[in-house]
Amino acid sequence: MARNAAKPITMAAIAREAGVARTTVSFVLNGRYRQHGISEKTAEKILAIAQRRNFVPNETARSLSRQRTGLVGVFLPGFNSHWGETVVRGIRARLFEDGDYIPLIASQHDDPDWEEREVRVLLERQVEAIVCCPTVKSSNYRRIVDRGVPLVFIGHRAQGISEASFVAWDGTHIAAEATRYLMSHGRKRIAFIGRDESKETFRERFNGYREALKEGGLSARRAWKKSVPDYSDAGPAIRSLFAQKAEPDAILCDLWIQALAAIEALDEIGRNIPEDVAVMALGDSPVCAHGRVGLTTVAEPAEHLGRRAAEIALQLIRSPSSVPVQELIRDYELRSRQTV
Amino acid sequence: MARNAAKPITMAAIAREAGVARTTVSFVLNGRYRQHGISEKTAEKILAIAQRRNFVPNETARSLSRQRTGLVGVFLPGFNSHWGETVVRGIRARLFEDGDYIPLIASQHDDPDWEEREVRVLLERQVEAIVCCPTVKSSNYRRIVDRGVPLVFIGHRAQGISEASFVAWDGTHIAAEATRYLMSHGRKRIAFIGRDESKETFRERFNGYREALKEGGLSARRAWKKSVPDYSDAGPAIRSLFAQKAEPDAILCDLWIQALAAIEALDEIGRNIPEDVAVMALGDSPVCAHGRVGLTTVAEPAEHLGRRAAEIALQLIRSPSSVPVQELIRDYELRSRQTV
DNA sequence: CTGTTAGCGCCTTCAA
DNA sequence: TTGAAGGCGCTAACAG
Repeated sequence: MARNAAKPITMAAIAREAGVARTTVSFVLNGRYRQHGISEKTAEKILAIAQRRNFVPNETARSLSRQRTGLVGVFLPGFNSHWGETVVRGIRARLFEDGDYIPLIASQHDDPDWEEREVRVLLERQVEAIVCCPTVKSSNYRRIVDRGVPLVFIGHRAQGISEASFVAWDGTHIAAEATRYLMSHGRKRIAFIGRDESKETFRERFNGYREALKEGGLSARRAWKKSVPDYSDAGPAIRSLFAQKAEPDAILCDLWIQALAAIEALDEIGRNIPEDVAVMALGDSPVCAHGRVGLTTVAEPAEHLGRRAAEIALQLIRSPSSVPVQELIRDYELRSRQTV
Repeated sequence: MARNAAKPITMAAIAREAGVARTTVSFVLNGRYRQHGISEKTAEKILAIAQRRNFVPNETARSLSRQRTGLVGVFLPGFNSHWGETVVRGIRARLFEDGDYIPLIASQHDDPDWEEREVRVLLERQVEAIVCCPTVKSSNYRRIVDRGVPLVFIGHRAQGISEASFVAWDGTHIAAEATRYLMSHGRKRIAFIGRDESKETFRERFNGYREALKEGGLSARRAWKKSVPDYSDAGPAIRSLFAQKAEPDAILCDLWIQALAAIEALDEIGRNIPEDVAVMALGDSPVCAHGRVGLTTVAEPAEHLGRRAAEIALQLIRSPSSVPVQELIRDYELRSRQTV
């Protein structure tokens, strides 16, 4: 059982015990004592005491004094996806390398009060920058920017905010690549399923798909473009696609989770994959690799995006006045499995 | 672009602007001004200024002054599982309700240096309690306890640390329940696959399985107990199980991810599920529900575990001297799908 | 080589 | 009803 916390030892106490000034202790414990000409002997004595008394520097006090907390706010939706975890891993790893910063992770949420509170908390805790998903409410976005806290969007570029930094996966490019892949496998009637037609991300990806089709001498039929807001239920969209006389011979999904739902729906209506119809998704997760599923995907380098976002955040912290950093990542990995 | 942060306004500045003392501002902004007999008028004036100047309290300063940070350290492996996310959601939700605390999330890691650093960071940031997985290295466990920081293990009870608080899913109970379920479906030759035979969690669950078998007049054959350290590859274990003359007619897996791998392996060696052999797992994830998989599971109330862990952490913060809280959660949800 | 002094922004006791 | 003063633990400019 936790024994009652004896009050943790402070630098002042160490100074007293060693018979030196607090400054000396501070310099020694921060390893900068040589530059201040403190004798090895004194240093050793201080280090010994610190060790013996199990000294742990109080980062709260240090933050207050230095006027910097070493905190980078991370604000992602729910954290419920493989994507989110992977991004966070990248951010954490990058900050870790830097040594001076750690992530303070908040979670976006449908409830506006929740989201507002999370932003308030990040601000009160004096995060030095924030990495967040463009799904953040614009009022919250403003609160961050107004405070002068550097902000980096991750995953997609933010809609209608041209002056913000971001690191995004190049939707147009990867949708085009996926479409080309399908065409190269002989598919000619390719449908596109995305989440929300009104979103910029949908449009970007749809455009990539359309351009690639055009390149290949095909064209995008309106009837083969579907948006599925409740992405776990692609059933209706699939059924309506296959109620048409000209059935698609391939389906390109915006999200792997939609593709999984599409596969279920296709199984139900008795279409064979990939013989009758190929299925492919933008984005990947371990599920897709399961032998029973074998979904062919274009995988997003999510960890890399996280790393870059962290890097940009650090850069903006160091020079807040610098121009926004906007990066479209075109890398992807085509994971060819059984559905194409 | 972030305009260069004008220095954020402080209480002192507000006091100056309002022509009152800092104390007054503090009382007003913390909503306790009535008890101190401060006039509504003064209060309004102060609130107006704060609003106009976009005042955000500096939680770092507040923490230092109050000698409490409102931080609860959360220390889970990798964060790479559905389980971890769900637990964190529970913790966050519970802390949110309480209002005064937020989680500071660190991540466990195979690399000992990494893990050690994470613990150091949590301690330096003065977290008031830590919720963590029992997989933490014992040296790090000691550092936490020695500092007097209350610790709550989550998921499993810690091995060989009888005096620590924990909230764990009752492995013996749920393994028994799962086994009973399999028996009630006519299965008589049930194999058990777990991750690491040397771990207490394996033993607990195995015991539950064995007891239930005994109850049902069956017995656990040594040859039907397998441990699969690399849990994403159950292939060898499955093949060796099905190389025996007496093939199992059911497989109970410690982890859903093992069960998924087992399904793949069974597909490969041409056994039909569930006709030849049933598959069932302890623990659930959305993947298991996919139509192509349909894995029957016993789902862990992971969010609830998170909530309880947070609750216990808060309680230990409030009365650090209290007896360790040890809770075995027996709840589960049987998700009957197609593999049984 | 070491110590003095003055903060960082907020809270809180005590006095007026 | 308000204000003065000291302190939380650490940093840093400046003397000596």
